Amino acid sequence: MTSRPAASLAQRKRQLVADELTRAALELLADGGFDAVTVDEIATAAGVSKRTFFRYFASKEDVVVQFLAALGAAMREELARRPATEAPSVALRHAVWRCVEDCAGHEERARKVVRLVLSTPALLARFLERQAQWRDELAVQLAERLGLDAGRELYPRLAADMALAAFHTVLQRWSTADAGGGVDLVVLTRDSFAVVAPALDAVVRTSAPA
Amino acid sequence: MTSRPAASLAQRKRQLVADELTRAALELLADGGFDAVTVDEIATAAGVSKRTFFRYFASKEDVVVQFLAALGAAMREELARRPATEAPSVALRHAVWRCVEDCAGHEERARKVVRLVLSTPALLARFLERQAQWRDELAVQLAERLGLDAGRELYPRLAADMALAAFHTVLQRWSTADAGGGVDLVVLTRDSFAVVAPALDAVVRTSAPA
DNA sequence: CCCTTTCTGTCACCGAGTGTCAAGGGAGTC
DNA sequence: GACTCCCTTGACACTCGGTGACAGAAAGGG
Repeated sequence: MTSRPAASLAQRKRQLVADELTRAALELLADGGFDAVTVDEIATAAGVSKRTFFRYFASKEDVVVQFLAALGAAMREELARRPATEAPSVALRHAVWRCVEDCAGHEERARKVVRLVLSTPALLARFLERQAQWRDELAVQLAERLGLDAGRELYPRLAADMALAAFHTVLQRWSTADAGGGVDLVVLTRDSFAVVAPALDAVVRTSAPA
Repeated sequence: MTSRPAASLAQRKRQLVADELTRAALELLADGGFDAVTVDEIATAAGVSKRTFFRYFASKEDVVVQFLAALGAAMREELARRPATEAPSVALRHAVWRCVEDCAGHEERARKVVRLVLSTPALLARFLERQAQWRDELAVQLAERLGLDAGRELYPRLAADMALAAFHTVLQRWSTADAGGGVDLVVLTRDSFAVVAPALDAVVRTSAPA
């Protein structure tokens, strides 16, 4: 990982700044709340100017949105990787699981970020917007794997929606639980999908009217 | 309607300003785009100061959001009014229909507003946020009418989601169609619900695992 | 070593949104 | 009618998010 001079020095430098900016932003925002922290403070904490911040992110919200976008990409990628023989509920569970695994190690910080997103109207709105996009992307992939037409069939979109609803529920319960450790992300995910799975695998039979 | 002095003069005055502000805002925003119109211009067009605008609306987005909130309230109200014996798909269709009827007479303006919301990221995000809230509210009412527990059962939430997905599809197709008149809102709504209805009335049987 | 490209900080600027204050106009009281 | 109370409003000043323009520093290529 460290011995790859493929990327130019400038590119690596740029990536470094971006990472530092993201790190500083998430830390400050998660601790202080979205409105209480100014872009100037974030930039200063990362060692750059306010103007430079806006050369990396389109807006203050964008720092968080880009972070979420990465999660979404991982989810879609994981779904594409699952074997086509797997039941939709299982494949979708693994896709969502992928997001959860990304939090491993960051548990405390990740929980703060989730809480931040869910409790900040502006960020929640952006999150839902992202989620709508994920649904469409997941629906397309589901349709492919089942040989359906994503544009006409109801099932792919519905199934993706249910999976995301389960995901959303997981995040809500996780973020509002005590920090202790009584609630485990993995268990939460498994339980939620256990509830959705029957509908997920059954509704396909009722969704394609002639 | 005009002969009711129940509301004080001050209250009627206030309502007048609010209406005029909403009217001016929707007209200007729909024509010029969200970013191209300043709050100052909206306020001036309504004959008040910028400061007063912010005494009626929390933000520039809020003008549109409050407008959408009114639609959502009408929808929930209509669902509550439908007889409990009606199939979910029929009751939900009437609820959504109520929103559509509110556009009657305003056709051109309403279409511009919808296009504005769907094409402006900030507004789309807020709209999705509202929609999520509608889903929860509709889910609660559906649960009541069916004697289910909205917290534990999947069906109410799923059904509300499907109805809103159909609604969303209607708005998308309507707003992107030519202004001429080839596409009718009523027909669009009927067709969309015809597609969702089977799943809507069938999925209830598969969503309540012991 | 020079020249081009890219990145950066500084400065000026606009628009959203807020706190403050003083002025205006109803509504009730004497 | 005069006085008071309360609500609304406009004006002003300010913070912060976000952008355009310019000049300097640093990487990369000849």
